[in-house]
Amino acid sequence: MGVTTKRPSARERLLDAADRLFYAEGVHTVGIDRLIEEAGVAKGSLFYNFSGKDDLVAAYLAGRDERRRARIARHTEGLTDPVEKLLAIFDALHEAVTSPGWNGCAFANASAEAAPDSVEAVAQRTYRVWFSDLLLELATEAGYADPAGVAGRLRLIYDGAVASSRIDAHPAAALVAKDLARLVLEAAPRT
Amino acid sequence: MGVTTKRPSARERLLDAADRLFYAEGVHTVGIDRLIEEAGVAKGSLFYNFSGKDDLVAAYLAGRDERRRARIARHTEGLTDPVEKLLAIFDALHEAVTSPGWNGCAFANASAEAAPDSVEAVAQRTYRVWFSDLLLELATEAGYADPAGVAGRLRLIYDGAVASSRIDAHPAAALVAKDLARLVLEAAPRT
DNA sequence: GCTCCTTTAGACAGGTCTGTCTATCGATGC
DNA sequence: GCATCGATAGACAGACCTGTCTAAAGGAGC
Repeated sequence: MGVTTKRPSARERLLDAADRLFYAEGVHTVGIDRLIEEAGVAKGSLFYNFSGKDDLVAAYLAGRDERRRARIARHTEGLTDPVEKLLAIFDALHEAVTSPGWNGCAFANASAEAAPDSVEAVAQRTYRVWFSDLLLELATEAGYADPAGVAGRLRLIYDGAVASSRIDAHPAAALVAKDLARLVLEAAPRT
Repeated sequence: MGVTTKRPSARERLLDAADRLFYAEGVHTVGIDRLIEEAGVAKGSLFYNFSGKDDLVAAYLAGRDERRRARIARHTEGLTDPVEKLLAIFDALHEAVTSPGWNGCAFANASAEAAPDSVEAVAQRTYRVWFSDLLLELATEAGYADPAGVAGRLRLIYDGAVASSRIDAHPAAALVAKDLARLVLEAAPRT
C-alpha cells in the first residue's frame, strides 16, 4: 500500500480553514457555518476544540504572528551586520507581499473595525510591541545616534509598504520600501 | 426672540450620526438601530432618505472623501512651488491625525474586511485614484526625472503615516512622514 | 473488552441584523 | 382648506449568527 497521509484532526482542519477564510474575507464576514463546512467538520467539534469563535480568531492570529516572526528570522539569520538585518526585514516583507493570496496585514485587517479590547486588537498590539522592539534593538546595535528615530522611520516605511501593496494590489511597494529604508539608514548619523 | 437654530433634517442628523459612529466604531459594528437612536430619527426616515444601509455607508464615505480633499486644498492653496504643495499635503495629514477622534483612514478601515465590489471598496478606489493623480501631477510639475517614482515613494510614506498613527495611537508619525518626504524630494534627481 | 477522547449530524434556542409596512402627524405651499 | 412631503413610532418578517444540546459512532490505548 502507498504512502497514505492520515487525515488531519478536526482542530487542524479548522485552523487551516480559519487561516484561509479569515484572511481572505475577514473575521467578521466569515461565519461559523461557512467555516465548518469548508473545514469538513461538525459544529460540535468547533466548540469542543475552542471555547468559541473569538478563541478561534485568536488562534488564527497567533498562527499568523508565529509565521511572520519565523519568516523574518529566516531572512535575518546568518547575517551579522545589524544594518543588513534591518534591510533583510524588507526582504521578508517582499516575500510576503508577493506570495499568492496576499491581502495585507492580518492584524490590521482584523482590528480595523474591532473594539479596543477585542482579541483582534490585543493580537495586533502583541505583534506590534515585538516588531517595534526588534527594530529598536537592531538600530541600537548598529550604533545610530538616534536609534528610536531610525526605528520609527523604518517602521513607518514598513507600514506604508503593507498598506500600499494591499490598496493598490501591487507588490512593488515592498521594493520601494527597501530602497527608502536604505536611504534612511545611509542618511542617519552614527556615533 | 433670540437666534434659534432650526433642528436639522432627519437626513442631516443621520449623516452626522453615521459619520461619528461609522468612523469611530466601524461600518459593520454599528447597526441601524444604534444609528437611528443616536440620530434621534425614526427607522422609516432612514429608508425614506436612503435606499438602505449600503447607501448610507456610501454617503458617509463620500462625505469623508470630500472633506479630505478640501483639507488638502486648504493647505496647498496659495502655494506656487509644487514641491511646497507636496510637503503641504503632509501638513494636512498632520492636522488630520492630531484632530480629536482620529482613528485612521475611513476608507481603509471600512474596506479592510469588505468584498472587492462593495461600496466600501469602490469608495476607497475612487479616493485612491484622485490622490495618486494629485501626487503624480505635482511631481511632474516639479520637474522630477522620475515623477511616478517620486509619487509612489511619497504615497507609501503617506500610507505609512496613516497606518502607524492609528496602530500606535500617536500622531508623531505625521511629522516623521514629512521629514521623510523632504528627504525623498531632496534626494530625487530633477531634469 | 473496555474506557476515554474525539468527532459527527443536526435540531434547537436566543439574539441581532436589515428591511417593510401601517397609521399617524406636522409643516409647507398652493 | 387641502394636498403633499417629510417625519414618527413601532410592530413585524426573514435572514443570519453564535452557541447548546442530544444521541451516536469511531479510534487509540490499556
